[in-house]
Amino acid sequence: MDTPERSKVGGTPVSKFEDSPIFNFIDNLSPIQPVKSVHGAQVFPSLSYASISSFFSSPQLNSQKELRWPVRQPFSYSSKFEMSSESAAETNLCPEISDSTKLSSCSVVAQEKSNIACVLNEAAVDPPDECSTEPSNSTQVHYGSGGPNHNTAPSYGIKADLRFNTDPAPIEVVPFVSDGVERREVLFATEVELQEKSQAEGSKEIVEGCGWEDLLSDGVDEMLIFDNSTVSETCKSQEESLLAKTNKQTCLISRHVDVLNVPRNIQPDGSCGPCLQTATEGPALDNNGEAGKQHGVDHTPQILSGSSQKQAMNDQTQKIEGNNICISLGCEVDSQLHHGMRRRCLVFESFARNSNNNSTFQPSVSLPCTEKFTSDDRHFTSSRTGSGLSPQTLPGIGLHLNTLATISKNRIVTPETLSSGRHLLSMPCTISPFPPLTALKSFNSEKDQFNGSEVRDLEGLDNDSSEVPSVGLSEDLNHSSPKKKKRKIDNGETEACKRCNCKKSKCLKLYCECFAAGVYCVEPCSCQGCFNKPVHEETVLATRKQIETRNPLAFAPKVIRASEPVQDVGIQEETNKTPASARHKRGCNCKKSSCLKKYCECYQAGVGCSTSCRCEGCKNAFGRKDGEEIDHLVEEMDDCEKQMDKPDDGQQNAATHDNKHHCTDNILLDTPCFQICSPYVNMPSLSSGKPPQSSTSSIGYQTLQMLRKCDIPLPRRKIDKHFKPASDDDTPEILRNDSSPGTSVKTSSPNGKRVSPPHIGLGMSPNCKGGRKLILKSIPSLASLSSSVPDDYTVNYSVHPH
DNA sequence: GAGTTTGAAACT
DNA sequence: CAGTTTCAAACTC
Repeated sequence: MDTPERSKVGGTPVSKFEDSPIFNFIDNLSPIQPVKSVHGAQVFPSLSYASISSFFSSPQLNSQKELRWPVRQPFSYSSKFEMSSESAAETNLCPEISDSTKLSSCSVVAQEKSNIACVLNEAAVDPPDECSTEPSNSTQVHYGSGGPNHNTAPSYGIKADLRFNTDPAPIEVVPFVSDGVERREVLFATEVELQEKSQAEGSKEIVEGCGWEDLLSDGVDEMLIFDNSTVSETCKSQEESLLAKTNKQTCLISRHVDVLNVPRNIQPDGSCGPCLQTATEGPALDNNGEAGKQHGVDHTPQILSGSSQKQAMNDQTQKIEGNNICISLGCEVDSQLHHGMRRRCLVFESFARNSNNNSTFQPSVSLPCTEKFTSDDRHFTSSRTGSGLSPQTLPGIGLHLNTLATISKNRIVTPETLSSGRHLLSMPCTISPFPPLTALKSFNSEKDQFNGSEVRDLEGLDNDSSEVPSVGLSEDLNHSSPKKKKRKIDNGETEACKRCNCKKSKCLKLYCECFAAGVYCVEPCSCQGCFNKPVHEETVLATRKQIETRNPLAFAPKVIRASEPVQDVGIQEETNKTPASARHKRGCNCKKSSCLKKYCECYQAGVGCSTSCRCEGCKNAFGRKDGEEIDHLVEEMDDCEKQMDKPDDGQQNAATHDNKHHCTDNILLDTPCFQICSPYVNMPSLSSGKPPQSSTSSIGYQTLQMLRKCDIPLPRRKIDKHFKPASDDDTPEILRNDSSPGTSVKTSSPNGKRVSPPHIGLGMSPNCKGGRKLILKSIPSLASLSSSVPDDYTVNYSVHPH
């Protein structure tokens, strides 16, 4: 972290990373300032087409692009278009768009205020020529990937949210919905749908009632989900054409590439496991080529064939529901995160820069949410994915989820939508390892949240012009007192919606949960003298930096979970069988609570105490530090394995089948992978006195349900002790090298418990890869159970490094 | 809702 | 690194 600094932002030091194309690009973008306000809503900084195009067209960028998106497979991109009916009708845009979007995910959304937003899920944006000449009114570029040097890859990180206002025409003129004005939004699911709607149905009908609410609720069917991760090159051209065609309209085009694919643990994948398959991992992620495999595997199912997107969508939906458990899961999580955090996330741009002294860009551990944008466009989140996080590169840890904001624009379909039958596959599986992310809610809660929150988001801009759009959706609506909100969290509702009650810390210390979580304080917070707001960005960044200087891991996830996601899904190593596999990085220091109350961070996180803990009288239900695991689940799991190991012999098999499921349920639920946010997400009400049974997270349960639905066998996992799914590289250097007590998590604990390698992120088992591998191995034994295993599943998991 | 308890964070 | 103080969440009533 000691790198030559040149003041970049607010005097904050910047790292070499600045030299990277990305930052150059960003620099060029700056000063980005709010361009205009519509209906009182602030329009955020924008980039001109020219700048964007030049950026993406630049050799450097291209090189990066290659890195990031080397594999451009046409996969099932669903496109969601929302546009004002007028615009659509006038420009006859719909058909064109649909054409152009065949290969790319593109969503045109009528922005709250009146902009038509096109969300192109690809980093490279080549605006139409006309647009290029246009002054950049509003563009957000969200960068999430590593720098040029960012070898390892995953840079998927680039998430560009580009907003163009191709039409200088007064945006204000466009009647916008937000204020109760009639909404004219058209949601197009596919090109076919576009045409149908724009032409056949007539825009008006479609238009009305197509608000996000509609979209979310009714429109869900119409929505297509894309995998953001990669877009074929061809898509680019198509997208360009699309943009060119749409140039007449005021457009908000945001493309985002999911950055998050941090191969590492931290990633969303981790928890999502298979999330890799979805968009999260960019093909290029790994140099080792493993990514490519995964990619190919992952996306294969998603590939759409030409015109039948609808069909593809259906397929996807099915997959999601049934087969691609992981995918759906990841998406779910991601979406959840987005929901909750989308607006609050801070992008500590300076921090990121600073921290990245290394030419090699490491994905910040914390950047789970690479995609986020805060309302404040100036913030770029650079998610770096890399194999090793050196302490120096830690920078990103913990941080800030601004990209989530962008997501909202993208209208990620939440898990619920999955349940509804229409799911967004595209969601970057970015799960933040952090508590904030951890805030992931149970699906149920998510559902609620999503339904309401998405809408709220849209509205949020209106209300919150000055600050980050602020706030988690639910937060917007929830103006209840902090305590109540807290309670909600306890109930597993949203931790994403953190709120604090700071009085003296000004929300600039780790005492503040919001600050610690890397999010801005929002209205629901009851803090006093709060500086943790976008308006004090520099202060926040500076403070953050200072804190990190003191403790590089200060913003890192406190809980390290098993690094093997998939395994987590039910094939964990023996040591990872239980939540115990996760450990608090620094351990607790409880003396009076016996680690049985939320005072105990370990308990709060739903993890067992470890040797890192200095607690006294530890009775942590998740596992005592003395090694006396209390977790009955372990035993249960063992029993299950025993049963499963028994040779299948007719009746026994049948008899045990249910039992297996039962075991599976337990396993799944208990596994870190499904716990993903368990501790945070769906903490059983701790206050109730019950130990947080992360295992019961709704996510896990639903996932299980999906598995069952697919009849996907859950492989037993006898994993090679030495097996390291993602290879050592997956472990962030920061964790690996960290000699601090906090990183005491060990692969093997003194007490014989095997603890997965340090893995940042809650439950995000980083290595979906590893998980997959494991699963495959175990599959054979379970083959009998999975006779009906979907091809997709097989494909996805059939590839393993070994 | 006020007050107490608790342990992390911050400070010395 | 240990001890102390500060702080805000968790908890209790």
